Amino acid sequence: MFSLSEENYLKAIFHLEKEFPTGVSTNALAEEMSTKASSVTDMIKRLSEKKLVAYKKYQGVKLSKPGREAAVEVIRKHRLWEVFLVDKLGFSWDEVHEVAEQLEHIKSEKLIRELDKFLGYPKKDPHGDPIPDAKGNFVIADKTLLSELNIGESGICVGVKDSSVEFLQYLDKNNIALGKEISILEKESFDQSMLIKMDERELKISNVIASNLYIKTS
Amino acid sequence: MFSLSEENYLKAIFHLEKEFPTGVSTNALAEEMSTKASSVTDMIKRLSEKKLVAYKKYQGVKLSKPGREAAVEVIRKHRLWEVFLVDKLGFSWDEVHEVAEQLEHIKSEKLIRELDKFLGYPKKDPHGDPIPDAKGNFVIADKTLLSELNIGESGICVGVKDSSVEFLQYLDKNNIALGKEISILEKESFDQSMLIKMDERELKISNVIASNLYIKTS
DNA sequence: CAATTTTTTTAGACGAACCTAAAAATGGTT
DNA sequence: AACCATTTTTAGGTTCGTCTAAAAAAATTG
Repeated sequence: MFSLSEENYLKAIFHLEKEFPTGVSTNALAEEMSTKASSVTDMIKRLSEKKLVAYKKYQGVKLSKPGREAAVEVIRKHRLWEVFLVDKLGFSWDEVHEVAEQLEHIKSEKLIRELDKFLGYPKKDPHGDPIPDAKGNFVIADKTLLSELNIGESGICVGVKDSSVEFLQYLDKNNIALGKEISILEKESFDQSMLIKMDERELKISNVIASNLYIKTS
Repeated sequence: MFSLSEENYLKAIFHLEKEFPTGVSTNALAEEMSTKASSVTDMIKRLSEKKLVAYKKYQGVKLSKPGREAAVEVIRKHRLWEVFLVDKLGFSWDEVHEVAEQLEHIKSEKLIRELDKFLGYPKKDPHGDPIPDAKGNFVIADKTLLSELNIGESGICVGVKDSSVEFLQYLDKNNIALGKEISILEKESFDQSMLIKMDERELKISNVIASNLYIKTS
């Protein structure tokens, strides 16, 4: 059984491994965890003694197999609870993260198994992220950043990269939601901003927005 | 905001105040919390500094108004989660306590408000205990211990005093459940065991059982 | 390639919540 | 009123997860 803190570190390392596949640095982890590098070094040592990460001084960390499994389990719980909050309790997608951060640490195999069943074995959370199954398997859907598309191309909005409250509320305000079809009408070469078409409407969006929206092109 | 440990102490004091209305002793609290008296003294001092309890050395503790409110809120959450687990996830009444002990500490007003609504504003938890409403109000239903009834009397089973896994499973095994009508056929004066009638069936139960079952007599 | 900057680790401390062992207060009994 | 058993508190120590400040290693750069 892992402590709340250990679980949070494992999860953070898991997420950072995408960006730093060769090893997650102490500083990157400190940033992600909103803590100090020295605290990270301490925790890394504990995780390393428990064989949850591979660690050599000054070399950064990587998850071990059991470490990755633990991280995936926490992520599975987080995302299932997000679905619960949105589908069953009427939360909006910008309200779920904070609460799911707490719920993801509840320890009960039966709870999460039954919750999964109750929700109808969902494959995606409210932000479009995949939910690992009970065995920890999940598919990384093929998706592109909207910012990568060229004029004339189009696709379906399938996820967000940034899931901060601010970004999600911006999307709500502009009626951008998962499942919507978006096509590129114009692209400004100077600032990469684009004019898109959605719901028979034209919309101007900045590159910051476009590079945080995932699109599935058919 | 209170720590997990603080919440557990407040809850324990609340429950013990029923039995010890003049003040909860350090030892009683240590027993309830499965910890040592010295640890209790430590915590009591912290709670006292935060004005959550009234405490004078060697005199035991009593909850203050804010302390009682905090305790009731935790109990409200605990019992709502128990209803969720039984009604929505198919847990049995002997499986819910442990998980609810964790869930009761999740901090989110909206969560508990929406959960309450989702469950249909239940008034009782799976063990028949009353669920405080959002303002902390709840009624103490009039109920008697089965052991208090005399031959010829009868009533409806409305709650359990002991809600340990062992006791609850004993009840399940004997088809004793909330809502069932029970009448006393015989009572053995030597050991207070009784013969009861339930579902057109006769059943012999010991005094230990009878003094942990709440009955509502009409 | 030597110097400087950045990153990482170590050393020492702290608060929360627990422990053991010992001291102090309380309350009951003669 | 004095003694004794019990209860409660104090004193001092432990672990977890954090911190600051300083030292050490690694990376960058003139």
